Formats: sequence, structure tokens, C-alpha cells
Amino acid sequence: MKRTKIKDLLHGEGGEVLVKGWVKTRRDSKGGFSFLEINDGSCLANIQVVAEHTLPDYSSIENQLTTGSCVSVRGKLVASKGKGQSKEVQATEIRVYGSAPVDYPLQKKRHSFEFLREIAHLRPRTNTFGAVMRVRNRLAFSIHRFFQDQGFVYLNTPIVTTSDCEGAGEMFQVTTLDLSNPPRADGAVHGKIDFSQDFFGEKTFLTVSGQLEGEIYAMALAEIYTFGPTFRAENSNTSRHLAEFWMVEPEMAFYDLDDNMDLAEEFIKFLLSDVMEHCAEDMEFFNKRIDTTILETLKNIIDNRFERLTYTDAIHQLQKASKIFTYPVEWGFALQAEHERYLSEKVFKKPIIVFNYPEQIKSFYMKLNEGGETVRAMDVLLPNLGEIIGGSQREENYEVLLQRMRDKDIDPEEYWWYLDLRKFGSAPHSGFGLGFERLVQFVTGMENIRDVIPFPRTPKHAKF
RNA sequence: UCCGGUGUGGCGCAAUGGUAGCGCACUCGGCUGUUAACCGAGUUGUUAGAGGUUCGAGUCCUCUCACCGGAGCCA
Repeated sequence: MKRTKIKDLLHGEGGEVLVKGWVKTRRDSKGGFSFLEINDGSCLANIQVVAEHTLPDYSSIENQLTTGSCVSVRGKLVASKGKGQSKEVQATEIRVYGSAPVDYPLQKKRHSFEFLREIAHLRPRTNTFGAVMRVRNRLAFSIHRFFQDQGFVYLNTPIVTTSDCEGAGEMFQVTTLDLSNPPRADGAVHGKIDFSQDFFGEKTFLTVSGQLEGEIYAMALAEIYTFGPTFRAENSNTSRHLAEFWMVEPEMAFYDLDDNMDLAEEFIKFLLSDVMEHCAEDMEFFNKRIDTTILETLKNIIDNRFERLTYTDAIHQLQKASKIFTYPVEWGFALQAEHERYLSEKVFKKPIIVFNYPEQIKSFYMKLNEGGETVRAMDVLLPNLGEIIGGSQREENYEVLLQRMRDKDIDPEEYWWYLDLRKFGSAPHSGFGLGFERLVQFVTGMENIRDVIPFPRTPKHAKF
């Protein structure tokens, strides 16, 4: 007999069923039976199993039916005689796959997320992490659907790369050299390490972004997107940063900055409404237990147009604010978290897109506006979260790009292939990057980014 | 990395410088178509580590470690 998932069971017809899952809790009745709450991860809800103590072999398995144990239950799906659930399984046979001794760390009560991080191998069995991972899964799925429906090509960019100055952050070096005795140039004991003897014959790193490679394929397939892991070796200790995280990076030929912003806004709205529709039960849970405003917040975002303002207008808005900021508000300086929050949370009270940033504070590949003071960069800022998307129209003019690289001390030799894209059949194009974990964080209302990825990697932490 | 905070039974938390306690979990007993069940009893601690001040330190001081929050960097 095939196992029925609890998700399907709860809408099922009744009759003979086979359920397999983990015991959340057991309540004994001296009326000669016990209640088992079983969860199999297919949904948030448990199924209640009624276990008569007259079942064959019940006495021999009774002390194995503990919180955390894994069981297989054959029985009949019937209407529940008790309150609190409409259906339950009247067991006719219970088998224990694996019992859980009393030192099972998950108790029938709330645990702190700090504690659960220490037991990352067991935390998926909690309500919260089950719900987070189902939502995360749905978001990943709908990211693909959004782009696939519009004919974008899913592109896999390399994890190991030789570019070491994309400017996105510190990089993890990848090497197979013997670190206790690396080969040295000209044999000197303290000479420079000779990376020509390394696995790839030169210095290599884990990627910080697939954007530049994405642009290559956008210059052939027109519309592509990447969705993969990225790595930053920054010593960032915040609730919004990971050393290993997943990023979505669409890159589109023939898109200008306005098209880019349109796509970003449409993208976010699509993802939010999709998850509200398809993860309704889990989202209700978040709204009840994690953040009581989350459903309202998401709905607001779906229903309202993102406020778009230039960096210059943002500065004006901040300058006329009565609030005293810790960091100076002056044209040419980067917007600080406190500035971004003030704009999205206090002034506009909704997502905002700031665009046309000063040229000096943005990357070399962003398209220079006329006048040369600003570049066509844009950031999507969400209330309570901050930056979720960063993007730009790319510089497609060969000479301008070359000059921008020189101005920012970037060796054009190293990016010869990137420059070639402007030399041979250049085209206006744009793209953006979305931090996947930040999206999951925002949608679920979870406060710490370490709790929306199965196994978080942060400074001094790579366990599991 | 900087600033601030926290570290006490398995988990969540108390404790003016003066005998380390409560809730949950666990064990035993009672009760019940139960719902984070309930009622009664019981077990569980080198108070993160090292040093110092003091008659006396969980509490004050110094250092180390870990974790949390905020900031910077960014997605």
C-alpha cells in the first residue's frame, strides 16, 4: 500500500490509509488509547492518530512512541470525535521505524532560534523551519516560472572564477596547493607563492556574482537569468548577511533602466502573490507566530506601485526631514541604512526604487548618464528589510567603459572578454541581482537570515 | 571589524555582594475523546573559561571564548 501524504489526507475521502511521519507529541488517555500527532513535512498541520491499546503488539512499542520518533501507521481515515481537528486516523497497525530517546532535543514547546541553530540537523522538524523551507521552495519554483514564462533562458554561471576585482566584496580563494609548503617563485623561502602550479594554473576564487558572465549570454540569447550560490568573504556579522547565499540575476539585452525597474517590480509582485496563493497555510502561520503584520505588508506591496525617485530627489527628501541622522546627508555620499529606512518606512511607507546614483559611488560597468555625474543604477528598498535588489543599465559604449575602468583602477587586460562584448555587436542592456535569502526573509517575516537557509555559513561558522 | 548586550539544570528564565530558585521537559502516581492537556510528588547545577577584589562573588574588576542586537560592507 502506498503512503498518503498528510497534506492530501486532510482533504481526503476516508477509508484505508497508510501514514508515515514523525511523532510531534503523544497524549495518553486512560480510556485505553493514546493520541499521536504525526507530521510528515508535506504541510504544517499534523494528523491525529488514535491508537487503541488493544492493537497487536502495542505494549511492546508503547515506550517507543515518543516525541521525535518515526512511525508508519496503517488505519482508517475517519471523522474525528474530538474538537480541534475534523479528521483523524483510527490505527489498525503501528510500526516504529526509529524511536527517539528522552534526550531528543526538541521539546513540545517553543525554542529560541539561537538554540535551534546549534541543532541545524533537527530544526527542520519544527513547525517554523518546515514552513520556512516550504516557502523557500515555492519561491525558488516561482522564480523559475516567472522567467520561463517570459522566455528567459536559465544560465549556469561558474562557481570558480579568476576575476578577483569585481568590486562586489572580498572573495574566498580556491586552491589545491599545500598551504604548509606552497611552491615559491624563484625558489626563495619567502618568495611570492607560485600560483602557476595551482590546479587552474592561476589564482582562483569562489564567485561573488554571475553578472559579468550573464552579460555574455545576454549578448547572444537576449534574455537570461542565473540562480545560483554566491560567496562573500566579508566579515559581516548581521542578520542580513551570509558568506554563502543564493542570488538571482537576470540580464536583458535591449532593456534600458526603466525596463529594468519595471521588470524588478513586476518580479517581486509576482513572487509575493504566488507564495500567498500557494503557501496559504504556512503564511497564516507566519502571520500568527512570527510577524502579525506580514500578510498585510505583502498585500500592500502587491497592490501599490513602487515609489521611484532619483538619488538626487532622495537626498532632497532627507535634507528636509526633521529627523537627525547619524551619517551626513550630502549629494555624493552613499545612502546609509538609516536613510533608506527613513525613506521607505517613514516618507513613502512602501517599497521604493532609488535610481541615478552618483558615478563615484557605483561600479564601473554601470551606464554613465549624460553629463557624466550619475550612472543608471537602481536599488529596490523594502520597508524593514532594506536593499533586496541592486541593478543597473550596463555601459555599452566601448570607449566610455574603458575610461571608467581606468578611473576605478581596474585592469582592462583582465576584462578583455568583457570589453569585447562592446567591441563586437554591442547593445544596450540591463540587469539586476536579487538576494534569495533576503526575499525568503522578507516573505516569512523571519528576523535573522540564518534562519531562512538550511545551513547558514557566516564568519566562524560552517558546521553541518 | 566597531559599538552595545547576554552567558545560571536538557530548554526558557529568576535571584540588593550573604543558604542558587521557578516554568517546561523528564520519572512516579492520579484524572481525562485528549489538543502547548490537567492535578500531585520527585530527579536534575564546578552559575561559559581563567585570574583578581572581598570575611563572603551568579552578582564587582581584568582578560579570553561564545552567542544576540545595531553599524559598516552589501544581496
